[in-house]
Amino acid sequence: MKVASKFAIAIHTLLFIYKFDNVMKTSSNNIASSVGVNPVIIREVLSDLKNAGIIAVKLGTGGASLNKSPSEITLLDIYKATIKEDNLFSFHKAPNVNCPVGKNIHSVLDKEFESIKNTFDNELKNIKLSTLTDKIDTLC
Amino acid sequence: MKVASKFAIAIHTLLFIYKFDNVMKTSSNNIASSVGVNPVIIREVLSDLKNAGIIAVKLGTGGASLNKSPSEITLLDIYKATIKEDNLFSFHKAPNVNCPVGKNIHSVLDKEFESIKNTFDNELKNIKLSTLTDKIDTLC
DNA sequence: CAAGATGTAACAAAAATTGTTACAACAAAA
DNA sequence: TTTTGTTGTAACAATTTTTGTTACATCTTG
Repeated sequence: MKVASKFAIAIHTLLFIYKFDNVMKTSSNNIASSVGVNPVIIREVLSDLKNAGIIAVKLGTGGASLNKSPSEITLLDIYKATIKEDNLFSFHKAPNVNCPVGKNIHSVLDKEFESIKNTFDNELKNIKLSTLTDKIDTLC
Repeated sequence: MKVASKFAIAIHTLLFIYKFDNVMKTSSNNIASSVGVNPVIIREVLSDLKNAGIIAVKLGTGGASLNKSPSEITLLDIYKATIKEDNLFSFHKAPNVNCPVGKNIHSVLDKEFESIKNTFDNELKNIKLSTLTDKIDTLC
């Protein structure tokens, strides 16, 4: 019942790029050593963020940079970019359709789960990356 | 990033009890055959719900019944009863503390994640089991 | 061409979730 | 009191998901 840590890693990655783009090469290796995971994980995250238009990654020479200002990037953008299987709620897969409850449980729950998911998404949309870069800036 | 299916199973279980308490024995076996999982899973869920004061379970003779009316049971009650590790967001566990970003990532993200979680909880709290029993009643 | 990156596939390892078996403890009915 | 059917749990097995690693083709610039 968790948001895969890829989401937190992606945020960490973006903050790293924000902070160090003009200081050192923002390569997957350097980011990986800040995040504490294998560089391949970072390359996947970078790839996701790139496909979502959030960053640009230089092939060959290496390095990543923000494509938009932090105030134009929301946590929902990052979430959608990195978490593709975003069905927050798991479901038992074999309810008994011969039982009235089993037959209808899915249709009854789907709507509620969807509405909760919408609220969740809205909350993410209302938090900008700039909120986080501001915090980082005050701390270092 | 998922809520374990135990949550959906618990809701299914409660709806089953609501619907069939006076019709058949609401034993773990009968519930299990409606949900489509092993009876032991149901017994665990029943145990969770019982500990939370949501239902009563008869030892020996068997069967479960609601302890409160559906309008007094919220989805948050059910969620808390069944999902104990409710840290919605995962975190990479070894950020590099020698990097300014790695050092501060946790404190920066924690607050945001907590606020999202609060919104999530509130949404769950606003949905009563009676909303679901009403729907089930119209469907069967 | 050499050096150092990214992009991915393929696979390995670890962790979390789910399923199963087994059995003690229990309550009611025969 | 014995039988029957049940809950409560522990222990373990199986499965699925997540995370980590290796390997290598491809790319860009010097």
